[in-house]
Amino acid sequence: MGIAERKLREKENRRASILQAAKEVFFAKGLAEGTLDEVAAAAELSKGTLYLYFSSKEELYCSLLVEGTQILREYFQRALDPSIDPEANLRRLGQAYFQFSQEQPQFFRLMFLYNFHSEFKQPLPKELKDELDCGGDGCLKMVSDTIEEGIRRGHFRSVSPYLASMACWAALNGTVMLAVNEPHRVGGSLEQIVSLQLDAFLRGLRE
Amino acid sequence: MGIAERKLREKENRRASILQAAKEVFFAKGLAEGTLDEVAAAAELSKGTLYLYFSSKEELYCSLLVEGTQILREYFQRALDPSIDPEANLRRLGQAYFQFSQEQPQFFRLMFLYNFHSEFKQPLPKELKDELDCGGDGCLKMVSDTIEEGIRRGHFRSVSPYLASMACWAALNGTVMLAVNEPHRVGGSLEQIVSLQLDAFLRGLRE
Amino acid sequence: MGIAERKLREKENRRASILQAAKEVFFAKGLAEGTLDEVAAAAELSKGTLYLYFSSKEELYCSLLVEGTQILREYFQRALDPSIDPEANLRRLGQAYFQFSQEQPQFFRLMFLYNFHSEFKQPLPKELKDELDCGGDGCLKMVSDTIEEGIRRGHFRSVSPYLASMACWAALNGTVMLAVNEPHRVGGSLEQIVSLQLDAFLRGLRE
Amino acid sequence: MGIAERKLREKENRRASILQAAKEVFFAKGLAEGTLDEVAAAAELSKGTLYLYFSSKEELYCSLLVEGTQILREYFQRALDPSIDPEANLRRLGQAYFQFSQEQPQFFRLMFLYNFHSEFKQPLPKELKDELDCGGDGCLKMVSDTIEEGIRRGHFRSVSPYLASMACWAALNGTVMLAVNEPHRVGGSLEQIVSLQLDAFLRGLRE
DNA sequence: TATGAATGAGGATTCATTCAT
DNA sequence: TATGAATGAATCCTCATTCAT
Repeated sequence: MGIAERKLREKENRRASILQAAKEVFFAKGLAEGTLDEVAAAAELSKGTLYLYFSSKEELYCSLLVEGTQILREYFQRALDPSIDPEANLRRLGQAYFQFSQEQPQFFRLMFLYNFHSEFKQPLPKELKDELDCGGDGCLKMVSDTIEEGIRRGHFRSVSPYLASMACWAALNGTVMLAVNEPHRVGGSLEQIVSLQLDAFLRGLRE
Repeated sequence: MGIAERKLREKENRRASILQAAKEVFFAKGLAEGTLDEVAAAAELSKGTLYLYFSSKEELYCSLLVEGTQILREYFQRALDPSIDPEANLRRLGQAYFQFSQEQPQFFRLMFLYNFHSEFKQPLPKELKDELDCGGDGCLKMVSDTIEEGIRRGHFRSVSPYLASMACWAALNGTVMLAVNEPHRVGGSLEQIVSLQLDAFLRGLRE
Repeated sequence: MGIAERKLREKENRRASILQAAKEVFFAKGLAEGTLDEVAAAAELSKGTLYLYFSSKEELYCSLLVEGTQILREYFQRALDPSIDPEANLRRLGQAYFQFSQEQPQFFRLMFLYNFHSEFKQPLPKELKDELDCGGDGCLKMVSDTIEEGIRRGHFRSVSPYLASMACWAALNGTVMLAVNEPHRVGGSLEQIVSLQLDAFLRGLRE
Repeated sequence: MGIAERKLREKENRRASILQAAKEVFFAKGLAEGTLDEVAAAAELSKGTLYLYFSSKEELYCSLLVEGTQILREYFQRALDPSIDPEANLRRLGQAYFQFSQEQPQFFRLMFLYNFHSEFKQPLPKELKDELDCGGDGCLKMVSDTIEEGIRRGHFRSVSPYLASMACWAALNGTVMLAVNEPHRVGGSLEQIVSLQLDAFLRGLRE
């Protein structure tokens, strides 16, 4: 029993270490430029071994995306506090997203590269695709739910919660993207910009 | 002299037609997936000929970026109207950017893919790099100049024009990017979102 | 003692079930396309276990050939009837061969693929090689013995029994091979062709 | 003009030399075991160059088959002599086939390996497939036409020309295959066997 | 004995780049 | 200047075989 458990654990670890290696490689070079040779070298495994855990380069890459999406969702879930008002929650969600982009900049990049490169050669295995979309939708839903609640409680104007959540998401997105891609332009002011962003947005929602 | 001129003109034309072909190919498939064979075929030239005009695949690709940046700058220049107030101009700049992203979606994509993929194998030739950055800076400067003027004239609060221009740029960026990448999420509402974005932003600047 | 016996029996069974699995795989896909993974899966054993019973893929493959040869020999032995005349026996042998090719088409294919693919990477273990050749020779010998007896008894012309057996064997071989490889060309007429073949051959031998 | 011609000739030559190299390699090792590295080495070309002339390994291989089929057809065409009677022509066809198998043993092997391995991964380009089948059919047709004419002229019994041609073809096929695959069994007697075969067959047809 | 994870040597294919003409 | 044939390094993926447990 102990043996079986240990084996299982080792297998999980191996898988995790491959993902870790892939993260390093694809973070640094993107999907197209990163090679499995490099991943294998980083994982200190033979190339063939990778195929015991992931059936193709693309599946490996996508597994990273899934992981990133899950992490982002956890940031969001930790951010929401049912005991405070929607406005504050919205601000916390914004901050959580900002925090994610700062603490996991590579995941952040990867996930947006994915958006730009959504045309994989072989369509993603359906369950992966679903998991990805659902992850993204899940995050977006937390935002729009919060806005909706704000409207219900009379905190916000009666806008379309969906459109508003998109606008909010997009603005933050653009900002952190800028920070991640062109740090020299943003320098240390990112937090101020985000804050300014959220302020403007909340003010716009209130009245 | 006439001959020399004609030759020069032909050379320019040839260069332009290669760029055009590259545009089609890289627009459709991205940098990594598009091949020089395809570019050559689209340009109805031999592959070798490409190298008479561009020293490498990457340089060809970057030349596209330069072109895109110039086009964007022209959109901005056409948008600015010295006879109207800064607030209106800012709104016009925002609309111009939106317009660019809609009318030139492929350039838009290309330019942002570039941002995500900043690690070219060989560092870009310095003059290309400069031209690119300067193009982007130029656009940004038009925004921050407008904001600065608004502050000078008392239309806007006294914020950092640079930070404010970044925030504005980033918000719009995020929005149009969303529209380009995930059209199914935005549907026909893009214009409303952009408008909402600009409203919120201007309101935030005013008071 | 009972234990040792059971172990031995189990070992034989295991070996047999591997052969059975290999048969399915190599029948369906050929030597080059069939993989040991597939064989192991079909045998519901781990890949490593295969190596406890067969030292290499090729040996496993050859063991199938041996089995096929034995089966063919049994067809031949059942066909010969000492109580009837050589001419009838020869016809029976021909029919037996035809029957084998029809009832065991995959073995038949396998055995002839082997003939075409005689250059194995590692030379076959000598005992396997011998067993194979001896099996084939055994069959051939039954044919030539029958012919010889026919000559002795005055039924046949005085030809070289060996050459005649080769000619007979070859003609039948070509026919059933045709039937196995290009069934669309032969359709339902195979039996007629074989019969025609045997008739012509026997007539040729008689006078 | 001379230049264009020379270039064309060189291109043909190059293609021919690749085919020649492929012939050597696949003759010796079969399709699955022969590698493009070996072909390239034999042709003294880089591997990439092969792809300028043949779009895949399989296409290269098939081109060999086409060539072989054409050669066989030429043997057959040379064999037929309209001025002599069908019986003699049939014998000449048989001899031509025998000759082909002796003078082009490797083509012969290749063409029959193809029969056994007809399941290519990607279906053959249709025109290749047609060319192959048509080549084979063409040969077979020469045989059945000759038999038919023999029947018309009263030389042969009234059998099905198609079935008879199949029987003839198959018998010869089996014999030469035996000779090619197991020369040690046939030794120098091949010609006698073939002759015996043809005799028996013609006698069977006559009455 | 049985396992199955790990290996690593290839193999087919692609493509940016070069160069003789 | 223009060509396009040739290159060869790089890449993904497969699979027979080994070996620690």
